[in-house]
Amino acid sequence: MNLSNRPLYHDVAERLRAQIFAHTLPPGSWLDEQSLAVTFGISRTPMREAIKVLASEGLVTMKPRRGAYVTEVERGDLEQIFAVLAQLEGFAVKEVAIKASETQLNQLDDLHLKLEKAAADRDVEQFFEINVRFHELIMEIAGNRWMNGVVGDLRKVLKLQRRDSLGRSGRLQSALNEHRNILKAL
Amino acid sequence: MNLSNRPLYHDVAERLRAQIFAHTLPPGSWLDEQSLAVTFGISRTPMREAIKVLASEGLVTMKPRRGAYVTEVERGDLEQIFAVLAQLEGFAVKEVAIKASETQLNQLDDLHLKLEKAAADRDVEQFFEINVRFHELIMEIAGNRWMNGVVGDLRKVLKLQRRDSLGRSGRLQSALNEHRNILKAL
DNA sequence: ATACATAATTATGAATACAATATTAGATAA
DNA sequence: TTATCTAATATTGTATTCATAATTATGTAT
Repeated sequence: MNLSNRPLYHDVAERLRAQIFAHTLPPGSWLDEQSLAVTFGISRTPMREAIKVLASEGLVTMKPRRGAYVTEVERGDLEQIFAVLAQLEGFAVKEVAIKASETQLNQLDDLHLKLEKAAADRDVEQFFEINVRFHELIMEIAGNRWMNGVVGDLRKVLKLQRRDSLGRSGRLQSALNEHRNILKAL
Repeated sequence: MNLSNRPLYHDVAERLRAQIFAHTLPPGSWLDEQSLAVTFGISRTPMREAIKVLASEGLVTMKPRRGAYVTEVERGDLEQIFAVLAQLEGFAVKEVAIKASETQLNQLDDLHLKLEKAAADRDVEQFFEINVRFHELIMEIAGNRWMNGVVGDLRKVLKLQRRDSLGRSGRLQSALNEHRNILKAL
């Protein structure tokens, strides 16, 4: 019956995550185990497991005996998270400089070109998309499994914001500059 | 009946964690939900929740349909984790330099003195103890909630090793030097 | 009318029961 | 004796049931 051999709560967690990112479940909203389980067509047990997964990622905050709520990230949290990410990105770039193969560097260059084009076209959607890929590729080349986990979780929390990091028009340009410097250094 | 109003799986997770650190459950060993639940005097449901908590911390690795196993950290994992921790510690120290009050700096100095003494006395046990407190205090002063979470989890994974980081005699001295430099800079 | 106490309801936390898959043991054939 | 197929067993995954705590609603008294 279950085509994917992954546990049920895994898929449900993914769908729930999507709903949270889409603000179908906005920050601060209460996660009703019962009704969520019904809408997903499962029982409360795996539903609760899925919720706990998101809690461990920081997307959901659990209050004992009072249920689970979509995490509300304060301005201060964002700054803290950005600070941590900046450190790790910096380290990752250093690693890339050491480890990256020629083809990998070309891949980065390629993505950056697409990024410049998206910026020139004012295609914000596209820019976001490629920008994520750029950063993910850096992390992948850096090849630090544990850093990947950490960065992945922190990025997820940032995604709680409707307009994350680059939303503000100014940051878009500075992101480009940043990338240029990175690539120049490599 | 339940004196602490914390959920059951929380306390159980803590006890299970202790067993793993004590190598009562050595790396690689299988976590039998059933028998663990019995020994803890609870049902499988909160037992599974506790196991998942440790899994999210990286202490336990779950294999679908095959159960949970105490994580085995390879040499490469250790290096990766140390690299990440080094970055974040470095950042934390910079933050401390900016934020720390006079009394906090004195606290750090105080700990460092105790550390020097423990080293002189060849009191490894004491040295470990104080060393942990030293690093925890730095993180606390840095005051980055999210970094704290990340660093805490990674340190837990390191503790899977019986003799973590400073076990090798050489590293003990270099740790001291590191601390001296940190304090000098502050 | 409002505040407080108590009862009814609802939701979370935990235990038990059930289903499905993986592992192991045993039997049979080469 | 060894390999393979099948049956038995054990274990994970999911659903259901039960217990307990929290919230809401209702009623009474001031």
